[in-house]
Amino acid sequence: MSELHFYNSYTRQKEKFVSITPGYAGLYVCGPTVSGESHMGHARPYITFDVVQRYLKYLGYKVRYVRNITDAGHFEEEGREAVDKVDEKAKLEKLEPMELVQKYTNLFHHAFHLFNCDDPAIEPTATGHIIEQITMIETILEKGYAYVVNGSVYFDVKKYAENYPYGKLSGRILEDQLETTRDLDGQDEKRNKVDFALWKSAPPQHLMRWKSPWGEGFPGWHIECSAMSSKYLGDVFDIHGGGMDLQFPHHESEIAQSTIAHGHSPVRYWMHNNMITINGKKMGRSYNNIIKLSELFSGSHPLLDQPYHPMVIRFYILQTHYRSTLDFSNEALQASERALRRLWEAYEILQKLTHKGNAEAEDKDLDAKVITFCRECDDFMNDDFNSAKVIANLFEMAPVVNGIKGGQVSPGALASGTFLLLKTTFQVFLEDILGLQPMQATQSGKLDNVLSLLIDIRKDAKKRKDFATSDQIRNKLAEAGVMLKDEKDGTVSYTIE
RNA sequence: GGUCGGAUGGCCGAGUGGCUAGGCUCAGCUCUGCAAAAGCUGCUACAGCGGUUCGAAUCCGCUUUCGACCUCCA
Repeated sequence: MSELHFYNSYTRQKEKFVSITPGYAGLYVCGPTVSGESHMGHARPYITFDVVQRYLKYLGYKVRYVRNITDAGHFEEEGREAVDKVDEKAKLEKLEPMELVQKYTNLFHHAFHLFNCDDPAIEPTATGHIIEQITMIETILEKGYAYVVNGSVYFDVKKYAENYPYGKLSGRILEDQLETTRDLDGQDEKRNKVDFALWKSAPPQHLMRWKSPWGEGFPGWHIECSAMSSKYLGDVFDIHGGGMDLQFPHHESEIAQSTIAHGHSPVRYWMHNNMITINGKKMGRSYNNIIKLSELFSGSHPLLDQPYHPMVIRFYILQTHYRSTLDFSNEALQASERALRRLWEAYEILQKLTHKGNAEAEDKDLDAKVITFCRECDDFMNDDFNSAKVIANLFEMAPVVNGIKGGQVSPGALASGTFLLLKTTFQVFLEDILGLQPMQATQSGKLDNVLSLLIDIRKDAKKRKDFATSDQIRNKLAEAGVMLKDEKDGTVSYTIE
C-alpha cells in the first residue's frame, strides 16, 4: 500500500507525512469566531479536517485533534477605532459577551454534530487562555521582537523579516507590503503598517477586558492560536489546518510569533482548504452573500429551492477536492442528494447481501476490477486526501452490488474474499473515513406497523388485479411522502422523505 | 497596482504527457400490471493562439477571462 502524502502549503508541494512522534499525530485547526451563526463556508474546513483526522486514525495514528473557539473578538486595526466583533454584537443583542459566545458556540456544536463531525480532543477557548497568551507576549517582548505603545503591544515584523523568512507561507515579500502600504494615518501607533497587535489596550466602553502587564486590554487575534496550539500540541507539531483565507495574515503571523517565542517554526505541515463560492464569489460575511447552516437545513433562504440534509452538504463537499473552490448551486446540491441516495442504498443492499461461499471467482475480470477499485481507495486518500476519487470508485462498484441483487450479476461472480473486501471497503470508507450517515431517521415501530398493514392490503388488491386500489394506496402514500417500491422478489420496500 | 490560483462535455466536478474519472440531467432498451428502483447502451469535453514532443486537456510562452489574498473572514 502507498503511504500518506499531502500538499504542504508551506513548501508548496506534496510531501510524505512523517509524524514527529511515531504513531502519534497532532492536528490543530483554526476554529470559528463565535460572534455569529455559522454559514455554509464554515462547513468546508471542519468537514475537510474531520476527514483528515478520521483518516489519520484509520492509518493507526493516535490523533490529538485540537480546534479552538475564538470567543474574544478580533478588531479592525486600521482606519477607524478598534471594533471588537464580539463586543459589538453583544451590545446589539443585549447579551453579556460570554452569553453571546456561548449561544453561538452551542449552535456551532449542534450544526457540526448534524454533519457527523467528530468532536476535537481539545477545544480550547481564547478567553480561557489569557494567561498563556500574556506569557507568550512577554517572551516575545523579552526577545526584543515586540514593543509597547499606550498599553498595546505590537509585533515588530520588519525586524523579524531581517532575520527570518517572513512571508514564505503566504508568498509575500515584505518590501512590497511596506511600499504598497505607505499611506499611514497619523493616528497609528505601529512603527510599520505591517506590524500586528499582540495585545490591544481596551477603550473604556469595551466590555471584554483583562488585566495585563500593559494595562487592561484584550489579546490580538493571532496570538491565541500560537499560545493554545503550543500548549496542547507542543512547540512543534505535525499539522496545522484552516481556510486559505487565513494564510495571511493569520498563519503568517502565527509562524512569526512562535518562531520568536520558541526559537523555531511551529508547524511541520500546513494545510489549507479552498473556499466555497456563490456565483463565483467567495461566500463570506463581508460579501453579504452567506447562507447560514440553519437556513440550509430548513430551506429558508431566498436562494434555496429546498432544504438540504446535512449529509448532502457533507457529501457535496467531499465530492470535490479540498484544494479546489466549490461553487454553490441548487442544481449541484440536488445532484449530490440523488447521488448520495443511490450510493447509500447500494451500501445498505451490500450489507444485507450474503455470499454463496465460492472461493474462486466466477467472473475473473469483474473480480479483478473490484479488487483494484477497493485497493485504489487507499491510494487516493494517501494522495492528498482525494475523497472525490474515492467516491468515484465507490460509484464504480455500486452497479456490481445492485447487479447482484437485481440478478444481472451472478451471486458467485466475485470470490468470497473479494466480496468481503467489497463490503469492508464500503463500510470503512463511507462511514469511518468519509463520515457519512444514513439520511433517513430510523422510523418508529408504530409507523412500521401502519405501513405494513397498508402494504398487505395493497398486496391483496394486486393479487386480485385490482390495480386501481393498489395504485391509489401507492399514490396517496407518495403524496404523504412515503415512496413504495415493488421489489423483484415480491416484497415491498419504502422510503420516507 | 502587487502576489497567487483557475478556465474541462447540458450542469457539477476528478485528473495523468499517449489507455475516453465519477455524479446529475437527457435519450433508448431490459425488467415490471403500471410506476419507481435497478441493469445495459448512447451523448467523448478540456478558453483562444503559438511552441516543445512521435504524441498534450495534461509541459512552455502569449492572449482573453474569472477569482482569491494584500482589512475581518473558514
